[in-house]
Amino acid sequence: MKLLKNKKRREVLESSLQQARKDPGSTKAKILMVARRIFGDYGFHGTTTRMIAREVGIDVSTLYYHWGEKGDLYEAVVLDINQDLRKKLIELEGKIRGFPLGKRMEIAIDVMVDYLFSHPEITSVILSRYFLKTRCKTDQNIQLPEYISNIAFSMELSKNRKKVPARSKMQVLAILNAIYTFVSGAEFFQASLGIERGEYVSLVKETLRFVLIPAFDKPTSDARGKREEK
Amino acid sequence: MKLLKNKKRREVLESSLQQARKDPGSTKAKILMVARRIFGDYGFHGTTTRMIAREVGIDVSTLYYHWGEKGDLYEAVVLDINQDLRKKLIELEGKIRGFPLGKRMEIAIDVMVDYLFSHPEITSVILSRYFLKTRCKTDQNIQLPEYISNIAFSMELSKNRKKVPARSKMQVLAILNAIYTFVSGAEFFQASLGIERGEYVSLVKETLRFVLIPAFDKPTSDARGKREEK
DNA sequence: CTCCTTCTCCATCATTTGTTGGAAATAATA
DNA sequence: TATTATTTCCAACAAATGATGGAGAAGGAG
Repeated sequence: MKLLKNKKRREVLESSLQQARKDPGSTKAKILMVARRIFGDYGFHGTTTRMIAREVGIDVSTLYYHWGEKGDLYEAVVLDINQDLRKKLIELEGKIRGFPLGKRMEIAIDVMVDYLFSHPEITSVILSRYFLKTRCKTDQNIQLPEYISNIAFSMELSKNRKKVPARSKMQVLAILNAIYTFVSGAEFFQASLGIERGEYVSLVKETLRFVLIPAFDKPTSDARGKREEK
Repeated sequence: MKLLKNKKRREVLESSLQQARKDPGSTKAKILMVARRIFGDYGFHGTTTRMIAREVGIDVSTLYYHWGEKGDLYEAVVLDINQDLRKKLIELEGKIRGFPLGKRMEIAIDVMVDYLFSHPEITSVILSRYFLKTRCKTDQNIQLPEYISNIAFSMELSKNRKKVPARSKMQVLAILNAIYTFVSGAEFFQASLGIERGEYVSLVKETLRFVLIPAFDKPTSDARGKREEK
């Protein structure tokens, strides 16, 4: 019964989301957009429905009319963000096809860092979902999005697209999280390093290339071989 | 005037902290311990003073008696955590002295991952401070702890211990954040990978070694040389 | 114009949350 | 022991917060 209700709720939510994505000018869509940003900035508990409503320029009850409980809106935000990310990654996969792994990573870092910096709420929401508990029963499905596996496959870390070993997923996570933290922490790091935004962004790219590429760009290197068959 | 007040507040806070650290059995210290955990789990806004008090087994007003406002307690937690981390890193520096860089990193990963897994609130608090805003005027000094520079120096990423270039700090941050996310995200990642805790911990270490060491373990490699003088 | 659906706002409620005053208990000091 | 300082709890408050019911607007269909 409870499961049924949950399923129903999910369906309603998905159709709401679809609706919002179809008409980006609608109030529903505007709420979603603002909610993404504010949930990203302040986290679930740091965000109040009134903050979102005020920013959109509507009454809170209108917000509730469109999205139901706060937890539902948050869930919609998470779903929405994952869809965006998925789309972007598919687009990226097309761009890097054919290049050797090192070059592919270079392009991927460049494209993804630019994209995420222009939508910083994506990384913040993902990160805070990874490791902040929520007092309410939002009870989200703790599950890694499927694109993790796709990346692993497209990086040749797995033979089988459907059955990707945990080790490979972890490697992908290491890469993604490195990017995420630099994007979400931009304000903090930038301020404490005392540098401008442009400089920070290019420094992020440089650092990511420096740290991440060597591990994957040496298919014949002893380091990789050793660890792979361990 | 406001600055003076802030300074005063900081002094009071530091002495409170010292007091708590001296007598770990005191109520003050117990509050701090519990506060670390709960702030780590739920973030600043997700944590209520009542949650902390209940867990300690005292009334909220006792909590306020010892630590003042919620924001002050949070600040104490951050300070406390940074002190712990600093101590641990100094200890670590002794252990790795003399080894070549690759080996040093291997040891450092092993030691730090074990330590942080046994105090997961450390990484959570640090991360959520990096990229979550807070609605109140906690107004914390946005500043990277000094041990970032120390690590950079001890990894030979900088000639001068006092003047570490931003590039080197970023590299250290990449390393630390990779570790932090795996520790703080343990519950999430473990569950979605469907593995046991022990397995997860060793997989974290393996992944970190695989991803992080190659970049630093090749002082003569073209990759490093190229990027260094860019 | 009238009916009906969709949407928006105002007013309001019950809880939760941060915070405090003051009474009691406990410990320290004389 | 008497007195004073420290610590703890109870009760309470104001503000903030999640959430709702119902009265109207807006707009299209007949």
